[in-house]
Amino acid sequence: MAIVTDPGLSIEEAAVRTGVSAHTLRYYERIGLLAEVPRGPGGHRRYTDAELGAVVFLTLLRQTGMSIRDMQRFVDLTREGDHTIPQRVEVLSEHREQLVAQLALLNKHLRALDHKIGIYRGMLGEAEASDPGAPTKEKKDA
Amino acid sequence: MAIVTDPGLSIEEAAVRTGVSAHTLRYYERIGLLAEVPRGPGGHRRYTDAELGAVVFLTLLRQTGMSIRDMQRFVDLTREGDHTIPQRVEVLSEHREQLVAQLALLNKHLRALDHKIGIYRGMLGEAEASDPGAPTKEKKDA
DNA sequence: GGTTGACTTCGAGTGCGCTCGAACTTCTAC
DNA sequence: GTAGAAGTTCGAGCGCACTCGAAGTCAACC
Repeated sequence: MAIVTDPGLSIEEAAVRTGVSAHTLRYYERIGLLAEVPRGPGGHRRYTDAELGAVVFLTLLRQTGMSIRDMQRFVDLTREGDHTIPQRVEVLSEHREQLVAQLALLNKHLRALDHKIGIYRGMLGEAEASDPGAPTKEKKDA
Repeated sequence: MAIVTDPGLSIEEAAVRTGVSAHTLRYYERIGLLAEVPRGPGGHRRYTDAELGAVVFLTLLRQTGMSIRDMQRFVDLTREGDHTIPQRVEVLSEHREQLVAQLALLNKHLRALDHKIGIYRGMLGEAEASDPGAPTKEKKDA
């Protein structure tokens, strides 16, 4: 590997890159979700690939419904060292199962939603037939 | 259709049936998500199929990420009469698109999560080879 | 008809996950 | 060197979606 003096990104650059606001990046660090981010000479944070990767993974956990509290527990495990890997696998596997269940539920809801929309569309079609004043073409936007 | 004097369900029975707490059922009614639920002679709510169906649909909307505020707007449309059906189709279709996007994101996250778990499992396998004390069989439960 | 438990209203409280603001410091560009 | 943008800490505030509690009323069963 090449030796590079990775200068890292400023907090705002990191925010843009990860899609997480600067406020939230500081908040995550404050509550221990993110280990201490390296600082430049003046005390400003510098986000390297390591931090950015961590943020991306945290974002995955959040977006898949893990609570901040549970994320903290998971991060604590990682800090305890390699001997907690079995527990981490356990936690992630359990979370994976919840995610699969969530996907199943959402897919079911999607089908129900399609059904409902279909019913409404059917009502529109009938209304059209019995109502000469009704619009024939699809509504474009709100 | 047979004439039945549908006595309906008590609020607690409705709660069990729909998976929504009695507190929340009253809350939904209070904020106008649920039209006035019919009452028995003593003023207690009686939930009929109409109300239960409405609750189920509201639950679908909530679980697929619609805000209470947006649900209120949708419900207001239904109260305005059949001429709002095009708008309702529009709202539901837009919500459907968000749901599809959400599903795509969650599926992506599921794959990433599987990848991460795989990496951890790989680390476990290696540790096992160099650590005679490590368990050989899969961990079953927490 | 009495007791026990479920129901009523209404306002207040809770937990979560940010999000903001003030007061100050540092960096960047000219 | 200086102006203005971007960074810092810290506590407080916010919006959401419930959730609870008090004080009273009603229903169901013995």
